[in-house]
Amino acid sequence: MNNALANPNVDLSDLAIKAGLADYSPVRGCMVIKPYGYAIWELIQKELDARIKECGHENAYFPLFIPQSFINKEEDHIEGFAPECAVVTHAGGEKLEEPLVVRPTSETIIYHMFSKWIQSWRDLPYSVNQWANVVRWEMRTRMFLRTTEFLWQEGHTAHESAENADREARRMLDVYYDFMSKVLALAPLVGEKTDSERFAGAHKTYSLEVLLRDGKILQAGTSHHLGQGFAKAFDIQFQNKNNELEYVHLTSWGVSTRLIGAIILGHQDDKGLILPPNVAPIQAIIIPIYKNEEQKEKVHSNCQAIQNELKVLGIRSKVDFNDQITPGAKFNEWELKGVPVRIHVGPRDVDNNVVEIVRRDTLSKIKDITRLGLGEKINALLIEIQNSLYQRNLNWREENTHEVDSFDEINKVLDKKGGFLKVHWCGSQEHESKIKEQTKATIRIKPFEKIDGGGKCIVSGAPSKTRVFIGRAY
RNA sequence: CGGGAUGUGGCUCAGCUUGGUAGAGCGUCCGCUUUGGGAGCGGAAGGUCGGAGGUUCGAAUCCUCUCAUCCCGACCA
Repeated sequence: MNNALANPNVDLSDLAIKAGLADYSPVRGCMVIKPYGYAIWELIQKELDARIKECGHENAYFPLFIPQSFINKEEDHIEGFAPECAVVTHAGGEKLEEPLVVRPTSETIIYHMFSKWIQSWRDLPYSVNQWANVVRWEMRTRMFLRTTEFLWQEGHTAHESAENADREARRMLDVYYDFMSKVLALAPLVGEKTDSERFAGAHKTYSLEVLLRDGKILQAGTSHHLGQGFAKAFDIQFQNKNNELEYVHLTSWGVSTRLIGAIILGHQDDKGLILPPNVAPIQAIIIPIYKNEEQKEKVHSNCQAIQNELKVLGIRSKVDFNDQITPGAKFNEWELKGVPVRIHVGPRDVDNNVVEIVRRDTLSKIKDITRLGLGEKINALLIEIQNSLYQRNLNWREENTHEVDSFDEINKVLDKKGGFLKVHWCGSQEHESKIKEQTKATIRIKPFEKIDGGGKCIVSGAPSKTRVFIGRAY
């Protein structure tokens, strides 16, 4: 398949608005998430929250406001975040003694509390997760991909040793992969960020990178091994088994409403959204078709019966009773909204005790499906669609990942089809920024396992131990 | 924050050059006929032209400022 859209940059917000996910708001860079879009977020929360709790992490809530001095405590952190902070200077009609930063992320205030709560090796590992909104005053915003305010989940853990912290960061990365592959039907590429792409204040940043239908790449989630930098800045010490004071080793990890952008851009086709069944607010839409009142009554009660049957099996479904528009208009509308399965019920179907089914991902239509056991059939179909969307995204990524060995070829390949390029890189930051300047591609990740060791850096020809993955990202 | 573009009924846009007090299509509402891939006809409602100033007898139109959105850069989940 070729690039799905001629100009996807324009189409994302357009599609999100037309499909009823979101709308612009009167506030710069901020969007309103409408019920259909928020329902997707709620499903994301429900699925991911369960997985996070399965790891033993509990939810808590920390304040929206952070004293400005907190942000300043970790050197790299302030450098990374200060420019994009919204700051409250006045409240209650008076100037505040110390300005309050609207959280861009909560490391500082959470670790301030950690220092009070963690005293002994017996307290470790210590962890907390929060679902919250954060604000980052970005220069340029794009619906779902980069909004001034966004919703996310941020988990924070403290450990006795660097090994344990790194293991936790890697575990949560695996949790994210499991969630994205099974629930969002996305197959992100996973690895470690380079020094220049690392989170402000982190020791190591791990990332999940999704290849979208337009050939561009989206960082869909990150997990950081923070080392002891924040622990030292916030004085989080514990007494170890040898009665000595030590600083903890921290991790933090998060995913945001950007995931909805990943779902849109990762699966869409030219008819609109394609929602993976596991995050589709409506998994099956039932469309009645009739010519007169008598038929209408018969068809409607049949549709209602089907919905009841689906509900018993836990399938999220709805009957489109709207009689102001024709069935054809409804077909298009629900395709735009990405509903995985459509069930058409007309007078002929009622008489023959059958239905017609259309699946959104392939647009294939199957007539005369026997009503007997319909719920199970729909269930099986939803599972098949879910799997096939994942497989499609995985294939897309694999088909669009190429080994490239000459610098000039980078632009040629990326201009034509985008995707990931596997190139040798010697590790020099100077060469990394040369790639960025001349190709607009960035090093997305360094793989965990060395690929094709012993090559030559694509920029300088210097010895390189492994290939890294580069590409153009949002 | 630099460069470019745009902003006119709910939506997409015309009108602006050459100022004279707003128009189309879609949607909405009412009626009838329709309904298996975006229905047809008839009737109706709906806009102080993004906002604020200014020029003018008179501004959607000209000038200044401002806000927002989109595209291209620098920044980022």
